[in-house]
Amino acid sequence: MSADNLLVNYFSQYITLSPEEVELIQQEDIIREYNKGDFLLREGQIAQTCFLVLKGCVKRYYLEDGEEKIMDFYTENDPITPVSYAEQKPSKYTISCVEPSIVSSGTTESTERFLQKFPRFVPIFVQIGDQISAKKQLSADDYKSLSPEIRYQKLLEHRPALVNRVPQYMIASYLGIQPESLSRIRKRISSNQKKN
Amino acid sequence: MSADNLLVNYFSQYITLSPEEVELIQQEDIIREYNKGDFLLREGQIAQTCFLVLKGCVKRYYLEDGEEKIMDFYTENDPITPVSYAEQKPSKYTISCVEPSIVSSGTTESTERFLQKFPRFVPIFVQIGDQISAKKQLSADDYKSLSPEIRYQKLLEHRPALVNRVPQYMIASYLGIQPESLSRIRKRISSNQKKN
DNA sequence: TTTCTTTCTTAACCGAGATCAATGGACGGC
DNA sequence: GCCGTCCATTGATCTCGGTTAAGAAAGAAA
Repeated sequence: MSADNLLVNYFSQYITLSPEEVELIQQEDIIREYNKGDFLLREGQIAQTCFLVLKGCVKRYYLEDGEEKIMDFYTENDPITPVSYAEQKPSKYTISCVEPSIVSSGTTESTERFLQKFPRFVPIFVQIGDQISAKKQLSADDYKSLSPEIRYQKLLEHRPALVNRVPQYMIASYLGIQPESLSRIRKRISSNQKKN
Repeated sequence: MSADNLLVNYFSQYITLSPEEVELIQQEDIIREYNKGDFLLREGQIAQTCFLVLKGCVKRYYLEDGEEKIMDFYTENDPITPVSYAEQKPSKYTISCVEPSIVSSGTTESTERFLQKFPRFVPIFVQIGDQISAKKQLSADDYKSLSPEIRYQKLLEHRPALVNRVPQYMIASYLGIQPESLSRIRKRISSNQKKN
């Protein structure tokens, strides 16, 4: 599927597009393809745009003692609004591609231009904005009160595909533990399942 | 000091008030006094207002297996914008007073009425809004990468008064550990200090 | 295929926090 | 005053994740 069609698909989740609208969307030049390891935003930079992951997988992390502390993964149709973009301050986080990815990016201005062209889309953008706050991943609450093992089981429930698509050592970082510990947790879980 | 004057004091941090303005603020009837244990917001309720703690100490927590998991403390001049207020959904959290407290509360409408009366205050409210996001307490980052002992030392640095004003078992809950563990951490720290 | 690298698993040991239980101190009500 | 409740401390024991080190497994490159 072409990159342009991915954006058409994205909107089609929310709204039925006329052929003219499809045409116009495909003419918008706001989509880029990235290789594994490419950066959407580096630590210290000020984000110039927001992102929408159309295909692939992207991670947001920061470095501590040379170690990546992964805060979030973004996959198909996940929007990314960097704090650095909202605040216009240098980013604490780096955002980079875990897989080859196709990502649409937009500024406030380009979004406004887009919405002037497609006023029908305004309610959709509002809806998406709500999603962002609602679809919080592991929160501070979880880290405070849940053990790593429970956090992993929650992740298996809520984002099973993710576990099968990114390396385990990244999942471990996301859970805030060492790869060895995740390995033990997986073993513990599978041996418990055998018992039942 | 009277409750009304506390609100005058609060604004005086940011702006010099004319006697007329002081008069008008004191006429605003948006301040209430609470006893220790009183609730500002209960779990399941939809928040009707935001709050500003003028005096005293307030905690935000949720219950898990009958245990209070404290997420935040608010003391003098801390504003509280409940998620439940923003989303107009039943609150996951309870907000209640750790000490006898004096709290000002306001809705979007009452704030707008207030700002129409005092247009000079608009930039102050913007400034306060920025503070809210900036003055984040222990974040998900901290819980992911820091040990409870380090978290406690950070708390001692950043909010030393808090540790001396709320019971230790609440501090423990806020740090995500058991009271016994906090006791041991304190012992460890003080014995290390003696060595140096 | 073979080789090299990256990732995952396993084992042994250590330390920190959880849990259970007992003790002692502080404070309020009687 | 005394008693009872709540809270902080301490000890013993247990569990889990961290650390170190080694080896197995899976891919990528030759």
